[in-house]
Amino acid sequence: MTTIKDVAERAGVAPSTVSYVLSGSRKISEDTRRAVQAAIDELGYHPRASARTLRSARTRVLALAAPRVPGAYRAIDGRFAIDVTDAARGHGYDVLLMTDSDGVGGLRRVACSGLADAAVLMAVEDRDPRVEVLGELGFPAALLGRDDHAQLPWTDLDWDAAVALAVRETAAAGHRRILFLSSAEHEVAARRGYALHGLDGARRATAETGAEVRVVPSHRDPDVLARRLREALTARPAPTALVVQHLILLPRLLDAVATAGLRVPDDLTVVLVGSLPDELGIRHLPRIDLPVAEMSTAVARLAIDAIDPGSDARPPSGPPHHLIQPRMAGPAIAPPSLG
Amino acid sequence: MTTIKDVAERAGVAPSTVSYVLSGSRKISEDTRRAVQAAIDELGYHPRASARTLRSARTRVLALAAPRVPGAYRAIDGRFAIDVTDAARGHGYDVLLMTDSDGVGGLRRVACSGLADAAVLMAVEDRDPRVEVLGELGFPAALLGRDDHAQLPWTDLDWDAAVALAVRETAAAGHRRILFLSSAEHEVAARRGYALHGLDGARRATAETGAEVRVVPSHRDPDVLARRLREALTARPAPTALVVQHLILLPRLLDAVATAGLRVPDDLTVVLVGSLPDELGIRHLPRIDLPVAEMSTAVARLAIDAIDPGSDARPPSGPPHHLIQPRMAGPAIAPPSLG
DNA sequence: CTGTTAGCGCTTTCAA
DNA sequence: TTGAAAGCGCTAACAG
Repeated sequence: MTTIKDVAERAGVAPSTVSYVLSGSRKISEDTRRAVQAAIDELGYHPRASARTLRSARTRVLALAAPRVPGAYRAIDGRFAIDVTDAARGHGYDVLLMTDSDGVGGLRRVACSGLADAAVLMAVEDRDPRVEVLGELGFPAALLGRDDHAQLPWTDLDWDAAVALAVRETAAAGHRRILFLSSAEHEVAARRGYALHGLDGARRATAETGAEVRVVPSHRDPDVLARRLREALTARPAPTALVVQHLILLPRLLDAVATAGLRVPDDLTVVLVGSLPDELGIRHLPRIDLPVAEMSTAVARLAIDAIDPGSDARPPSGPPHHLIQPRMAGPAIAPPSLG
Repeated sequence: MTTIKDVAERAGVAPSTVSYVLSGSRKISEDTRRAVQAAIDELGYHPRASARTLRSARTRVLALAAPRVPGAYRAIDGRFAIDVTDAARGHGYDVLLMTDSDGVGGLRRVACSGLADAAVLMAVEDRDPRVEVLGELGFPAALLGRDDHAQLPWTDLDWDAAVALAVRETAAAGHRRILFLSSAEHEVAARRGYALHGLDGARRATAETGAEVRVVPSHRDPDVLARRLREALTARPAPTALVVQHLILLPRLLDAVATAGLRVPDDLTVVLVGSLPDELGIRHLPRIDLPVAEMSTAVARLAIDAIDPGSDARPPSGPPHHLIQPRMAGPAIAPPSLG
């Protein structure tokens, strides 16, 4: 294992000089820096992260707390894990992935043992115990998902605007009877931000467009969802468009549509809200993608900015946030069929 | 920040005694250990990971290298990230997530700077540069996905057995004309293990069952897939069952089936091979789930076991591996309709 | 059974 | 413009 001392010896300088060359925090003569750089290259020297961390009390690591619902899986969680990792690297940070299968223990352990400088929390709930713990430890954090209650920075898609946009565009394509499959009932009951704001957006767009928008709450049980959807689709007069926010059950949903004897988009136009970007299987549907990349960059940024409270006092307006405006993607929304 | 010294002072012992109480690597009198434990609890002491690592040259962290294909997203990658993290915790390890957006640089950095003790590689390719680098650095690693070429431990689903099982069970349900949608052409061309072994399994089962199994290679372009599928489904005599290994485009695939005027499972039985477990949207389809949990546990285990080459010499039989047998899940496979 | 002490690799003050 | 040296928190060899 080659250390800073080896490099110093080879370059004929003191260890501290090597350190200064590396950090750039002191003026070094051109000759010296070249000699040091040469020694570094020849020896293939890499600084030991643990030594730096011990000295500086900075890990340059973010802890990312992903949810882990037993028996269910949300593709979005894994996607964020990967994208946040990418985003953090862009800021010079690595990501330590944690699941909450451990309850709040994992986060506490990571914070207390100095494994990370800040945390990013996914899928934050109303009175999330993870938020409590981090607050009590004074550990910096940022949230992936809007939360106006917790005193923490957050980023999110503007779900209100997103659903409103989807409904508005659908109406603009000529649809007068629109079905909105909202978040599942348990999500609304848990007062999830996306669920509530999505419903608000549907209401707002309904008023604005004058279209008849029927809201059908989704359900975590695929069979219940299929039943509800079928009833709503076969009601007379039948809706000509389906705007979907609850996407976890998408294959089952498409199955229910097909079972109802409807072709997409000939008999029924389907518009997705909050889909995963770059999912090739849904490229054929008009949609509003969840801005995963932008959210990931933002949340990494917010978490890192929360690390050093020294720069200036907390501005009086509370923790910062980053609300992202929706954009339509995919093919144009098909007009209703003339039948 | 409370250190081992603070604890020692409060308990009236030497710092090393506290360390020994913590590690259990020395006999301690019951009185002393109680005093120390009390001091630890009262002060809320947690050992600093960086100090331990600096001392012991062990991080108790695994690096997990996830692929990052620009413009495409595979839900499976995020899922493994989360499950491997859980599995690693079960062995007392944390997981540092890396993407290969950086090429091979991230892995090299993590290995050289001592941020992790071993690596887990996902989606390994034929002559994967990450494997080369780790070999050259002598960094311990294990692979998520079969690879008989690289001299590294791996785990995988037995894809040959899985496809064979799916076809066999489909035939046993009475189907005589079966369509097998294999991996995409570029996956076969890249000699991906799952792609090749899946094809082998289809061939084997065809011979065994005597059913007419038509293999249609999938394609990364959803439009090409849809076209191929449509042609194959409308050929006469029409197949009555569809076994699918290429699942990334599933929504589009179901759309193509519906567009062909076919109902599932009345007109066409659909069987999935390698689906994500706990995906609620596909619960209604017979399938063979990818054993994500078992693979994750196994690969964490293999990586950790590769860390300490001291225990005994490499057994002559090459690196260990863990091949998992497939199991059917979901509803029974529907027999062909009498029409 | 317990204490003393050296040192892991690095950064940074203090001194030149 | 550079060097010497202390010390971050912990473990383990050595010494009682």
